[in-house]
Amino acid sequence: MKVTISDIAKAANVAKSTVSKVLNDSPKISQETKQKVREIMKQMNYTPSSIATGLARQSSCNIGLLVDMSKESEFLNQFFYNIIGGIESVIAPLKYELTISNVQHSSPEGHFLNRLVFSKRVDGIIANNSVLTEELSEELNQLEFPYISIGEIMTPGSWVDFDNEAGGNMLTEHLIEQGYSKIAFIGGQQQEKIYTHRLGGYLSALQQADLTVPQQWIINCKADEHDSYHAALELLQREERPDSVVCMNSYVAFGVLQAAKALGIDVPSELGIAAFDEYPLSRYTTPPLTSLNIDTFKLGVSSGQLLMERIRGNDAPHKHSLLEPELIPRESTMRAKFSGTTS
Amino acid sequence: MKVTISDIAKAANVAKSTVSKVLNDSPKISQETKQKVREIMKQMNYTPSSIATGLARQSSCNIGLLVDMSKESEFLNQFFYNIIGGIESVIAPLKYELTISNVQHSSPEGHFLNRLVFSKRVDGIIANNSVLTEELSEELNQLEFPYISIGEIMTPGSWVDFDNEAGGNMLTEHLIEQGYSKIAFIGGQQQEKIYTHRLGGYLSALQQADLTVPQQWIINCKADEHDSYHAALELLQREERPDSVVCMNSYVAFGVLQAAKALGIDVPSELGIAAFDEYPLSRYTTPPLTSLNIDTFKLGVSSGQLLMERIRGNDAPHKHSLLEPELIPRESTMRAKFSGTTS
DNA sequence: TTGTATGCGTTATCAG
DNA sequence: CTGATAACGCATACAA
Repeated sequence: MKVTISDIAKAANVAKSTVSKVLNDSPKISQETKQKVREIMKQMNYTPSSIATGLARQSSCNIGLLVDMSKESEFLNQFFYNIIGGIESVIAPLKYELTISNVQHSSPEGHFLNRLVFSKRVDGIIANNSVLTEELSEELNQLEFPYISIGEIMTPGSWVDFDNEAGGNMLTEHLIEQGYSKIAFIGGQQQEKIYTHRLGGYLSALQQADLTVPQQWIINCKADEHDSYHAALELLQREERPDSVVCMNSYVAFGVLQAAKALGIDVPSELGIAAFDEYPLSRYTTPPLTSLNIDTFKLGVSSGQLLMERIRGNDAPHKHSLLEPELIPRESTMRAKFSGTTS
Repeated sequence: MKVTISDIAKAANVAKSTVSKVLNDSPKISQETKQKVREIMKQMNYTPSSIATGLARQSSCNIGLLVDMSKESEFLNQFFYNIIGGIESVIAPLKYELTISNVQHSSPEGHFLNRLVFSKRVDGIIANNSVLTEELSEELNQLEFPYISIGEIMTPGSWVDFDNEAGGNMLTEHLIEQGYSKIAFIGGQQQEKIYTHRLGGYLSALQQADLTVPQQWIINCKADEHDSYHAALELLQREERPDSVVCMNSYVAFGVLQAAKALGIDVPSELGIAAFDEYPLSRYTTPPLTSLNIDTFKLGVSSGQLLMERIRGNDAPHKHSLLEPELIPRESTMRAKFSGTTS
């Protein structure tokens, strides 16, 4: 049933070591024996055992993707598939496989450090920054174990992320180009780094255009349709109200849209709406939303590449990779076409 | 740096085999030596090498999830994360890990049979029916290699799936209960098994309610918002038009909704809309859609359980598992509340 | 109850 | 160029 290297050696009338060398295409084996051995391997339908190879080589040819499935991460939930695809596309040609591991089983010995790292199941790790705590990344640093964080981390280490600041800039600049000038920002919590970056981009775009907005137009709230609906309802009834808004994500935009509808405010002529995160609603609202698309496949690719670099040469310095988002203009900010009533 | 079983043996002043037995909690080791050895393992921070264990035990404690990332499967794209979570929740306690593998690299030796099965990287496989062709499942059957298909397959083998027929039934029955009787069905292609099942449920519900509908009310088209929009536009302008429609998914429903809006047909009073597939739009349309939710986490759980059964006892007969969907009633079919103008 | 010897399927280090 | 032989880290039959 199962054919090993010894079987091949016997059948080919050579030593196991010779077969091994043929397997690895060693330059010091004659072409004819290579031919002969390969012939027999094909005939006998031989495939080397990855486990035995791993033991001998002291490498699993396996990389681990860590996730915390208990956390219901909207981001991972949406883009997991793409990220995996990206990682896979770079590691597969290098003969590596991808192991997904859930971190939530934090029983003492169920910890991923045991399950994957110490047990040598994987040669490197990719994880998003919510699971890669400062503590963990420092431990991995000490072990000199290769890892990449998806999302910026503050400890010294390699990571990949989207350029949220550039994104905030793009969205805001786009609004300005469309003739909006009284631009609000809705959604997100101040502690979240992603919020800080996005807001930072918004602010710098305003500054560059010499625009100032009241502090009260920057509204922190849970970035879902419910809270943003109420926030927008309040904002849009103030004495001085914005003529446009940058939204933390498409759910927020959805809430703002509902609020505008409830107040009889027309989008985009009276209110422009631009949002981070194309997914999942932007195309399907009325009107469709101008939003920022991110290429999550590329995110996987980058993290895979960086990780493989670290696995190959351990001495490489830590690297970061910032990916540019892409603006998708849609009706919700197309003021030009509907600006008959513009002040 | 790396501590092996020999180091522990030396430090504890026992034989390697004793340490091994402690590791596996063998009943024929005295409590005191167990204590002592464990103590030392903890002190020296020892974790057994999964590769060495695998080689000795002839098992990888690893299961493979096969996907074809080239196919842009809407289903997997949406639910990959949940399915993985489900699988993980059953295999992790059994000390198994999950390896994701992309099938599209169909270079001769990059085939997953080599990469995973023959190379003994995994002890079993889960794959959806689009990658598990008849040919492949038959080959796996011959090899007696454990596998589970996500989605029904016709070759003898184990699979898990949602009960699409029951789903069609539930949606249709719900419409009937709401007082609708002229029920159309939009979206899907006749060759797709999933369509056949969903339509079958719809038809049987009609039959049970002694309702008949014109053959032309069953409309095949690509199940997206564009094609279904045009299909609905045409359907709703016919001499005799339906008072409700069952949609293949939420995109189709979105298209139908647009068409109704364009024609000034009120939903739900003049047209009821019920749809398969909660995700991703159902909650966010106006009005929100009555739809069918599926628990994809459970799908993962089921497939994991079935696979582990097969890995444990190879002689187990093939099993199938049909999961029930859940109806989520929303405004799009709430005729009762809006039925002032009902005929 | 514990220790010894051998095997799991490769790779790698030497001789030849 | 090719062939013994010793790792790799753990499990297991058998002996003590």
